Amino acid sequence: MSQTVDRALSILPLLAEGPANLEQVASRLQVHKSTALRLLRTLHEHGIVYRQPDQRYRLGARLFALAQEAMENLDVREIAHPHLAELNAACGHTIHLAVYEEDEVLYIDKVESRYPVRMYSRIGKPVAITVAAVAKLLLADLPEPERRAVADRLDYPRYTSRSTPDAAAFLAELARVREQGWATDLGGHEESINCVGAPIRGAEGRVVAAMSVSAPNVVVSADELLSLLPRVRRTAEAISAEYVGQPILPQPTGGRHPHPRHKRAAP
Amino acid sequence: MSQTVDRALSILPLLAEGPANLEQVASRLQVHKSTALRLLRTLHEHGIVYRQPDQRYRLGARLFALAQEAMENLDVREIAHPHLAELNAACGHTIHLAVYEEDEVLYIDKVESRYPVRMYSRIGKPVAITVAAVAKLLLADLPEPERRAVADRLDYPRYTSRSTPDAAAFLAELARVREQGWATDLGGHEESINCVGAPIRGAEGRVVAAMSVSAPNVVVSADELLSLLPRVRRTAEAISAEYVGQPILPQPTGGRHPHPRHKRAAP
DNA sequence: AATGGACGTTGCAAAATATGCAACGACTTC
DNA sequence: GAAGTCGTTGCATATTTTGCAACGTCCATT
Repeated sequence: MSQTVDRALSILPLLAEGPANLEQVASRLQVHKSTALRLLRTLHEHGIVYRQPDQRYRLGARLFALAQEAMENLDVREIAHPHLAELNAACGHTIHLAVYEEDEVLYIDKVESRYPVRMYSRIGKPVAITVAAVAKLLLADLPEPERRAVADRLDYPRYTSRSTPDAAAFLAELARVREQGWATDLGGHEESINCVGAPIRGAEGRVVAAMSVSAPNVVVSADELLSLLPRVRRTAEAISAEYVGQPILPQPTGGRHPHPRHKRAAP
Repeated sequence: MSQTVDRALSILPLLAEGPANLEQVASRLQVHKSTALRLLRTLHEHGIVYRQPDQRYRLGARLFALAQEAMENLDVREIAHPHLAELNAACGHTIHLAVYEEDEVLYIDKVESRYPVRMYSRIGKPVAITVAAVAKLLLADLPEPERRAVADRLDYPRYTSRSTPDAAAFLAELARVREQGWATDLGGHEESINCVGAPIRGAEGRVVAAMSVSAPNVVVSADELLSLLPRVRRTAEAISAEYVGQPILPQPTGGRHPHPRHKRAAP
């Protein structure tokens, strides 16, 4: 919609790959050096981009700070955290909280396992959307046409022999998840890691987030992990209850809202 | 430098505070609604901004992903991590890794304490720059004029009675740190938390990152923590050695570099 | 020492682009 | 049913961005 901003923003993913100098940026943007320079300068002024001592550019500190701040302002996260911590205290395994947003599912909170063998993951990192328990829960709740459209758009990498192979299988799995109200990932991403997850529901019963417990085979068998299911579901329900129960907070910025709008930063 | 991009980027910190609707954005940007709309649309197309079901905007998934990816591309981090994990295995306390960038010091890695009482911090979050051990280490190595300039620009919040009170005291402390090659924070940020840190040096001996061990009083006394100093310094030196020792990797993008440029994403 | 080549930077004129306006449509509330 | 928000669109104006060409600088080579 806005060419200048569009070009400027196109620089970011490019720099995310690694530092680049002016000419590299210009050529990949297909603009004149001077144009790229001016865009980079603007990004620099905002701290989005940092100029290294060797003159090359890379993504800057403010980007982290922004992502950080935004994440901390998510309501679900705030409400859920103590519940997640409590569940972790009880079972000791890794707990994840995730939300869906335009073809991506990402972790917005994590409580680390107390066992030495841990699962690799990072807050802010997009999850393996075709296999993760939390992803299934979030996608299962999309309106039918969109669910189908998303499933078609996705790639289906074969992480392991038990990964979801294609869109058809995925949609079938989503139907099952939708039916039963919980989901698993049994070695679909990492051969030795299993997860059990449950949905967190908002105002009209829509799934606004999902949580899961993950543990490697070497710590507990899949069956043992599944025995945690009731507990996981209870936790998810407790979070849901608190989430919908919360009073509607007026925006601090002071604008009145004629429509009943919730602070609820859904995902 | 570029008005349009400048305006678009100004939206980000605004949305980081929490979701906002079109009019709020427009008024805070001091532009016409239609202008704000077009900027937001462009940001949306890039996934930087997300439009909630209630039509309000907030920061989007791609921003998190970008911050994530950028972080993982930092060389120091990659090299340092195993060393940090090892130190944590030995002493059990929280380990931080931080870099400096234009008036900010931020954590780029963290290994959690194995003790139940933990310190609050988050990767990506700017640290209390006037008191943190890692901040002192990083600032102490700046060239004299800039060090002075930065010290003057900073605020000196009195987190505790032992916080650095002003620029003069800070510069004196930096001189000491520079001299001795290590730094501490004894209750300067949180009354009950102490830290010991050491610098990680790059090619020409410049400090490119800093690491520290933190622990609350209730777990170990300040003296006990200080007894870890030799070990901390050895770890920092091991990281430095590996960091400078690494061969220079050619850029995958393929541009030839006439100047000897290192991949080294310093901070 | 001098030359050649890369790369970043600047002023300028041309033109493409973004801007504000006003009007419209959807929706709520009184 | 009227009044009021709020988001959206087409359009003409002019501000803003763009590409160009030339310059300066640094480094490597001869």
